Parts: sequence; C-alpha cells; structure tokens
Amino acid sequence: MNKVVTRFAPSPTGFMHVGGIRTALYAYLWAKKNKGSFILRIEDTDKEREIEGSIEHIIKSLKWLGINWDEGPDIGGSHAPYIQSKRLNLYKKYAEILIEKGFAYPDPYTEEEVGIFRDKAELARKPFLYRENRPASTNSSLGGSEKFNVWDACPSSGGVTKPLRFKVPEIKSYKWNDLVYGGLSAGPEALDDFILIKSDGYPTYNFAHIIDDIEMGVTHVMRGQEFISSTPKFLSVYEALNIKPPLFATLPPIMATDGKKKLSKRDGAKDILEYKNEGYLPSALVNFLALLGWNPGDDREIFTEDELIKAFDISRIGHSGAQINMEKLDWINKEHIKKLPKEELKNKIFEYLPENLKIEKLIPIIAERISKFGDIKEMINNGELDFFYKQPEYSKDKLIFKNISADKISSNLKEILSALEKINENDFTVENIKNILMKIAEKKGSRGELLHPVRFALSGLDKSPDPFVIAEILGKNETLSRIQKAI
RNA sequence: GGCCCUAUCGUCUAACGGUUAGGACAUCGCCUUUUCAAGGCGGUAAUCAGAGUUCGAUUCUCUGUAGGGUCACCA
Repeated sequence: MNKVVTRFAPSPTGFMHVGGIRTALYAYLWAKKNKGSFILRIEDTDKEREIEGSIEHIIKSLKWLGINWDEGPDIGGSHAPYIQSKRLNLYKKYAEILIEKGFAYPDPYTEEEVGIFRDKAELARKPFLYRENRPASTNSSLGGSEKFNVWDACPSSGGVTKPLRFKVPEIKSYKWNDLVYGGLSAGPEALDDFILIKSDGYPTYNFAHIIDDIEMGVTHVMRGQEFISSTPKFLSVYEALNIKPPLFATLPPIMATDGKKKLSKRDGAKDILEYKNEGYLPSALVNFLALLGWNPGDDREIFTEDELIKAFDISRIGHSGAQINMEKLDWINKEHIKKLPKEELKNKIFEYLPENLKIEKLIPIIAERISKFGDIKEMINNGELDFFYKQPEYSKDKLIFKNISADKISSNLKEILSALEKINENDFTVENIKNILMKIAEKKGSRGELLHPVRFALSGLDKSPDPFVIAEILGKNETLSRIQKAI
C-alpha cells in the first residue's frame, strides 16, 4: 500500500474560518492515522484577491490548533516550493504537454466576447458552456491529434497573452466513487473548455491543483462539496494526461449558526484566531470541529488530539450540512478545561487576572464558573471578584435571611465571630472553618439563618462561592473584620 | 433554469430491513445546598410528505417538497 499523502491548500485571501480549518483537520487526521504525510500548500494564483499577510495568518492559525504539516512553505520538503506562484514553470510544462496532445488551445476571444456568450446562455436559461462556442479552428480535428502551438504564454516576463483553454477530450457523463458520498455522478454539462492558464500567466485552481497533487503524490483529496460539480472537469484533465486520479473524499458543508446557508465570511464566520482571543482551548476547538460532520460510532464526545487520530475514519463522515453550535463548543471547552493539568490551568487563568487577584486558591472557584477563559474578563467587569480584595458595600437588609429578625442575625454573627477568633491564624482553612460554622449552624432552625449572613458579610453578593472558601482566601483578619462590620 | 448533493428531537448525531428510534448540547423538573457554580437523578422532544418493494421500512426505489452547492481569466 502506498503511503497516504493528504494536503490542505488554502488561498491567501484573508483569515481562516472554521470551514477551512475543519477541512485541514480531517486531512491532517487522516494522514496521521495512516502514518502518512500532510502537506500545506498555498494556492496564490489569484493575485487580485490576495491579501497581504494571509499566509502568516493561516500558518499561525493552524499552528495554534496543533495541525502540523510535514511539508510546507515554511519548512520545505521534497516537493518544494509549496507556493503555487513559485511553480509557474511546472504548470507551463504540463500545459505544453496538453497542447502537444491536442487537449489545450489558446482562447481567441476577449473577455467581453465570452461575456456575450454567457449572457446568451443565461437568457436562454441554459447553463453557460464555453465549448458550445468553441472556435471552429479547434474543432477541425477529431480526438487529440491536433496540435495548437500558437500559444505564447510567457509568465516569467509578465507578458499578457491569450488564456489557454482545456479542450475536453470527450463530452460524456461521469460517475466516480467518493470515499464519503459513495457513487457520485454528473451530466455532460459539467464538462467544459475551462481556462488552464490565465492571460496573466498564472494557472487557474482547476489546473494548478491537479498538477500539484500529481507532482506531490497526493493520495487523498479532501475538500468541500462545492467541488462536486467541477469534479468531472478534473477527471477529464487526468484522462487527457493519462494519469490516475487520487481518491476523493468530499466533506459536507458547515452551515452558519442562525440560517441555513453555508458558512461564509459574510455570514459572520469569524477568524479562527478570535476563538483564541476569547479563551478557547485549541484542543477543544479541534474536538468540536472534528465532531462537526464526523462521529466515532460510539458515545464518546470528548477527545484529545491523539484520541481523534486513533478514532478518525473517513467512512464515518456524514453527508449533510451541520450548523455550528456555540453552546456545544462551550461545553466541550469546559470539559477540556477540567482535564487541564493544574499548572497549565493556573497559567491560563492568571493570564486573565490582574496582579491583586492572582491568588492560587481562587483557581478552582474561577475554573468551575467559566466555559472559556475570556469569561474571566466578564467576571471581573461584573465585579464578581471584587470582594476578594476590597471590603464589599451592601445594604443592611441584604444580610437578613428570610424573615429572621435583625437582632437574631446580629447575635448569630457575634457567636460566629467569637468562634472564629479561637481558630489559630495558621489553621484558618476551609475544613476548620466549615467544621466550626456547621456545628453552630446545625443548632439553628435552618443553616441558612446563620450561613447566609456570613456569606453575605464576606462577599456582599447575591451569588458567590460558599462562605468557608471565601473566609480562607480572605484570611482570619479580614474575615473577622468583615463580620464585625456586619454586626 | 440545467446539473449535482442533502433531509432522524431546537442543535450535533446513532441505529446488518425487525430497537419502547439510542447518546450529547440546550431546555425543563427534582436531589444536594446558605446563594451561585459544579455534581447526581429524571422529564419534554425527532424519522419532510406521498406512493411502491417487503411478512415488516428511519433504512431500499420513485415522485413531490424543502434546504444547500455549482454553472468565472475565484478558489
């Protein structure tokens, strides 16, 4: 069996969103599972739409998620370079082979003239097919024996020339096998004389990716289902070249959160690095995206990257579009936070905490109250943590538990005060505090009668951690002074 | 419009043609509890519609409907 080679081939036209990342992830997982290699290739053949800095941004995004490539623009490899604009001679070489075989010819029409053909087709409510307007000269020959050698592409000198078109060898229906969808097919209208090399000398995606996949030995091509309808075009190029195509694995689309549309930047798809800024763990996002369109066949939901590599299988990729669900992502992230090693959890949380709140004992309290680290900012903004470093202010009646009288509350607090005073400062721990307070609380009509005022005296908040934990963190002095104040 | 893909709880999904249609998130209720969080237990909730094949269709076939994709010198 040949070594599995997969690739992710984004174009540098901006940031990455979950759609692209999920495609990259599946290709990565499949390569790793099969001990094969995963290639990162940059498809920058559209200089108009290229956005400065995108390549770095893409690399940063993938690296953050731990989706690492074995060959790529930054690290090289045996098929370097991995940037299409640096491989133009290669595409030219293959273009000349096609010309030689009679499967490519220069397009004599201007863009405007082709536009007129297109308008005519639209008016007739027919799909636009260039080949129906194929220049007579190219039709003169049967099969692939004719040679069109008048193409004058000279990409290296930047000269503009006529675009080179593919001449479809045979107009027919195609049926092929897809690793995910099984049997796929398309009618002859999916076949056309598409452009191989543009007038600026750069190849089109339709051509360049095929050449690169061949040259780089790619065995499994994974991509979104928007490519199903152009697959016959690709197959016909492989046929013209007399090269066996790789295996195709088509991925179902990811839909936008709200509507039913395919996720796209204009529908609010966000930069993957925004998830980083919001404090999601890369392992959680990877876990979430893996499950969006794939499942392990059992009830497991939480995976590490290694577990994903083991469990991943193309045959368990689904066929229908999936909406992204932020609530589920939050839950998965929370589960990953729970599994974080202590030291790492501490570092992550402290990253979001001001100096005066970097208290070790605060970590579990915060950890179980957030689903992503960015939530800590919100806790701070809402003043949920203020009481740990400053005397809370509150109105007196908030100390009252249900309909217990103020005098009763006051005397309860006094009782607690004297009990806590007896604890040695070094023994002022959750366990000891809890023991003593609970002993007293049990004697009251309800524990809340005693515990609520204490908690409130310490936190000044309707919602807070329990009083024992707060007391320990505040320390004996501060705890006593706050209770004293409440009295 | 042509061609193509898809259709199970609100969402992500599971189910050799035979299951009380399973799980997870969300939601609701209860327990735990001084409040919150966390945790435990439980509930509500789905096979798009109509034909056909079959002893038996979520599952196979057809039609319809709905959603999506595609028809560029974009990828």
